[in-house]
Amino acid sequence: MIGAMEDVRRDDVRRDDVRRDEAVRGLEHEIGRLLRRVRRGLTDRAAQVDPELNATAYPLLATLAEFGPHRASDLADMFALDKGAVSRVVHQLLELDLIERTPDPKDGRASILSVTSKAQARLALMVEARREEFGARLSGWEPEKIDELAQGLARFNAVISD
Amino acid sequence: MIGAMEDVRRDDVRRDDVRRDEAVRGLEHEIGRLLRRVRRGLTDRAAQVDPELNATAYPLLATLAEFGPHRASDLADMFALDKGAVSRVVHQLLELDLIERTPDPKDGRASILSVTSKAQARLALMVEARREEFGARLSGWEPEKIDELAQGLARFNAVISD
DNA sequence: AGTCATGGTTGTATTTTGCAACCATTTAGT
DNA sequence: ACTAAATGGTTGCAAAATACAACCATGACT
Repeated sequence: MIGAMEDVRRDDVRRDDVRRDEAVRGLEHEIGRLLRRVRRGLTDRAAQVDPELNATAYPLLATLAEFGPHRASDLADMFALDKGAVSRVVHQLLELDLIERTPDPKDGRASILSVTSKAQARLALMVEARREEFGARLSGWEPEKIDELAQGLARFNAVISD
Repeated sequence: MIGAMEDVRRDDVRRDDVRRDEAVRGLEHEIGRLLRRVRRGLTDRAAQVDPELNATAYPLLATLAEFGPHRASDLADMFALDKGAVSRVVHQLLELDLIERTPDPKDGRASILSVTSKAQARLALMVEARREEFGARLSGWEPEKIDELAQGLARFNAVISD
């Protein structure tokens, strides 16, 4: 009797697993769409901030803007990029006056990279342009629904991140 | 009187807009995290399918696997990639026996690209490995919640696409 | 002090990309 | 039906991005 009950419970768990797998498949599907879409828009947004910016430099800059000052090696880690490549991109961004570098007081080897006010202004303009572009489309969405989606993604991010 | 009432209503709309802006900012924050994370894992997954696969060829292959056969120019559009670049990647994938090409019956110029059974098997193995990796972490999530997130993303994708 | 790890720069070879020219085929205009 | 323009695809070429390794300076650990 008890054995049969355990079988039923195990079947329930299995069925739940299958449904979860399907749900995850659907989620990955949407993430893929999002990824492709963002990838398409990346070059445009980068150009909007500065015509000289390429598809690698822009995400680095955006990361510094969003998460605050970081070291070059942090960026290399975040993007799984060669530190040599990061070094060159950093020099480009310095040349464009989009980031600035200050010595790390805690570590004589390192420098802290932060966005300049120029970059902040450019990014703000870009965000504003995007907001106007999407404003009409998003107007049908209640802020609560958007929050809900953001929170769901946050949970998902937490789950999949080490 | 009526003028005052309209002012109040307009104020409500403005306040809603501000809240929506904040919500969108939060959403973009999470999307950024997600994309960075996915980007980091991309190379690994590509290598899991085939060691020769680079970070560009894999998304193309995955797209063919998910959305079915497409023409090279479709892929170029989807990824905003130069058609020359796509052409070369396609040849690599053909060489690796991961995709196959058949003439388009509707258009003498075009070819239809589709994944081979070999690629399907490799992709299935990769998905399985990922599922095992995330299985434990996702086990705390009810399938309904995952579906909810996927549907939210789907709506968002629909909103921001063309 | 001595060894090793880490942050960063630079040289070099390889890969990837974008642009343009080109061919074959299809579509549009008249 | 005939020409002109557009589209799918390949290839050559030059510019760019990247990985890899060597290297220097600093810091951490023993």
